[in-house]
Amino acid sequence: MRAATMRDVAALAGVGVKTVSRVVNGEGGVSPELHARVLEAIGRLDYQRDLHASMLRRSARKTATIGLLLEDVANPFSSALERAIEDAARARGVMVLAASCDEDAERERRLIATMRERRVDGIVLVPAAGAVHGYLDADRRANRWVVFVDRPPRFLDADVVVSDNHAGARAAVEHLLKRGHVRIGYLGDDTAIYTAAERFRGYRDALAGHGVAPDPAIERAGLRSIAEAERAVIELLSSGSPPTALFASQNLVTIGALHGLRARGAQRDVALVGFDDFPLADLLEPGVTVVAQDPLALGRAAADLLFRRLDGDDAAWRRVVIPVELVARGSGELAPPTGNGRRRR
Amino acid sequence: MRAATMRDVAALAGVGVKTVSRVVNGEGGVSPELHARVLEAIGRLDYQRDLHASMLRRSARKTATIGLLLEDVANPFSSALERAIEDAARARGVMVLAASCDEDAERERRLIATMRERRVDGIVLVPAAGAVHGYLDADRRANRWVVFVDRPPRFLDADVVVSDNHAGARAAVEHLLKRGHVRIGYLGDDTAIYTAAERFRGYRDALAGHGVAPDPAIERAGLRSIAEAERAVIELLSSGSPPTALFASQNLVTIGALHGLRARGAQRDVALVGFDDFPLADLLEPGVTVVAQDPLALGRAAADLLFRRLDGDDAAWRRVVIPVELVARGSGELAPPTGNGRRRR
DNA sequence: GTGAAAGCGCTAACAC
DNA sequence: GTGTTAGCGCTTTCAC
Repeated sequence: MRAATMRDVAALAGVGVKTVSRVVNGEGGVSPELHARVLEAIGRLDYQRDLHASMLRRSARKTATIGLLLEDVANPFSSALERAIEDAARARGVMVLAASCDEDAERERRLIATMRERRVDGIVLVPAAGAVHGYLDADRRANRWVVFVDRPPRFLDADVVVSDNHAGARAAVEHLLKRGHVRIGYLGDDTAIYTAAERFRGYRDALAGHGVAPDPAIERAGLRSIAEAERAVIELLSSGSPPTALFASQNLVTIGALHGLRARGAQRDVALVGFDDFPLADLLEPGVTVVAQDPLALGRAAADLLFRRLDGDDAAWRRVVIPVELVARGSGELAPPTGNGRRRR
Repeated sequence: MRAATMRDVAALAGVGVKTVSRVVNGEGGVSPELHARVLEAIGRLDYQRDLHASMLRRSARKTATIGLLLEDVANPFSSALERAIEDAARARGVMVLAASCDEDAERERRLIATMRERRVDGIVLVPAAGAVHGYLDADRRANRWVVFVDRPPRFLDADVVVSDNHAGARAAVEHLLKRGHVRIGYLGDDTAIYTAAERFRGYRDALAGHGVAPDPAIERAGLRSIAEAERAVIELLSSGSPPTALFASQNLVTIGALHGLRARGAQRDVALVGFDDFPLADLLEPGVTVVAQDPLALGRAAADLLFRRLDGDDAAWRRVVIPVELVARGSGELAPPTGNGRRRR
């Protein structure tokens, strides 16, 4: 059975369609009597306006729907971001079409096209590794806005919200340097990913700032999973001159590192600071010291930027940087072993 | 600037709109020459079909969009479910409108109405505590399908996918009973929630099966947060005759219980089994024994049911029960202390 | 093969 | 206050 239309309602109530439209949209200017009759008919027919048909005809053609492209909706960082954006959207009666790119640039492109077909009012995008965004230039001209979160666009100017990756990574590594560590291993994601590259830069800059020469032998990039990170740590610890501390540049990498340390029984000997907080980091022994990002703040800022654009703000592009915070819990405060059997005092 | 329409494309290519439509929808029956000219015009104008306008006129009026209502997109159980449903949807070119109800029945209702306005083809719903669903009856008649996941509908017959809550809880408690525990505390969510009620039933049935009388003094329901669960555990452990083991009927409650045990230094003395697995449960000391649900399987089954309905299957309602699995990691295998200073042999 | 006209459900513009 | 007509971007129908 086909859903009831405005015409059905009008016929049942014995009024014109425009009167029904006025009631449905709360425009006023309808006599109490007709108003009641229309509501009655709506109830009887279980009528529900077709938003897309209505928006098709309207001059301010909005669908009250935005698109959200994440790396993976199931990842805690992504889903916190999603939640923040959903809350901002709900406050404005806007719904969210959410999707996962899995770092696949081609999929990102296809998903954006699919969202376009549905005429979303705007898009919040965590770009996939390696994706370029020049093709989005046409959108701006068509007044369709895209806000970038967590990572900036490539080959495009646009609004962007990022964490302070460089400063956070630098602070993490300095935290370790201050405790006397010199051989600090780096464990990181694919450096094609902006955040990974920034954090690696922070790591190197911290070392340089303390006059420590980097040692590529204890730097591992391109770790794409918990298992890979675990293997990398086991390898590093088995080498001739193993690191006394580790900096893990990402969530999953940190967890993999924990597994690796555990496998070698080294969790109380080798210091560890991770980038990005995760649940239960405080319940582990020792607690895991991290540089905590604020995904809710990232999401709120992104939603805020997007909705301002949708409200007509066409000022210059904005770049919002969300601060991060070092949370000391134990693993990052482990001292380096004293060399050659000598004890420090 | 307004987005290009089919008429713009037709004008630029020097053909009729119907020819453009044929090309866009890959209908064939267009000469190679005109086909090329149309594609050229589409590229030049960055034309993108308006899916909703197209579906408005079509006879099989589908939006290729489904709705998904979760408890909270940021909760790991919910987001795993979302991911499974997204994957099934993407395989069919369908997008997902996701939203969080936060156990608010009124919000659930409003969100469903909002999704209706957008003419979603169907809805996957994790119902809010206390929500009733009789009003959805109209939808079935209008051929709009709703599939329930994790919890069944109330006052409505519909397709539903649930975990085997009763058997899982029973297995968890029997696991503790077999190790000699008799005073097993219950920590649970609001029993207005179906899953909480089922798990409580499993707990009681396990006790009864072993001839153990329940003691309401060590049963705590209505725990809505980590902090509440933590407080409940501390309270239980401070009482005259504290439990020697705990069954936590849910994710957050388990984590709260861990905090509580830790606060009293009892994590190696009081046994614990939780319902629902969580990341890092294996890295804690001792590892946390849980009854693991399979949210991906729940999501896949729900998506499967919904898409079958959308494909025209109108057989009887289906009820799918997804099995759960007890994962022993240490905390559930702790033995009870030997009473009155006597040692068992 | 191709295109003109009608109409999907709704609102804008304008009548009464 | 109220209703009528046209038209949003597209597909259907049907003529050429």
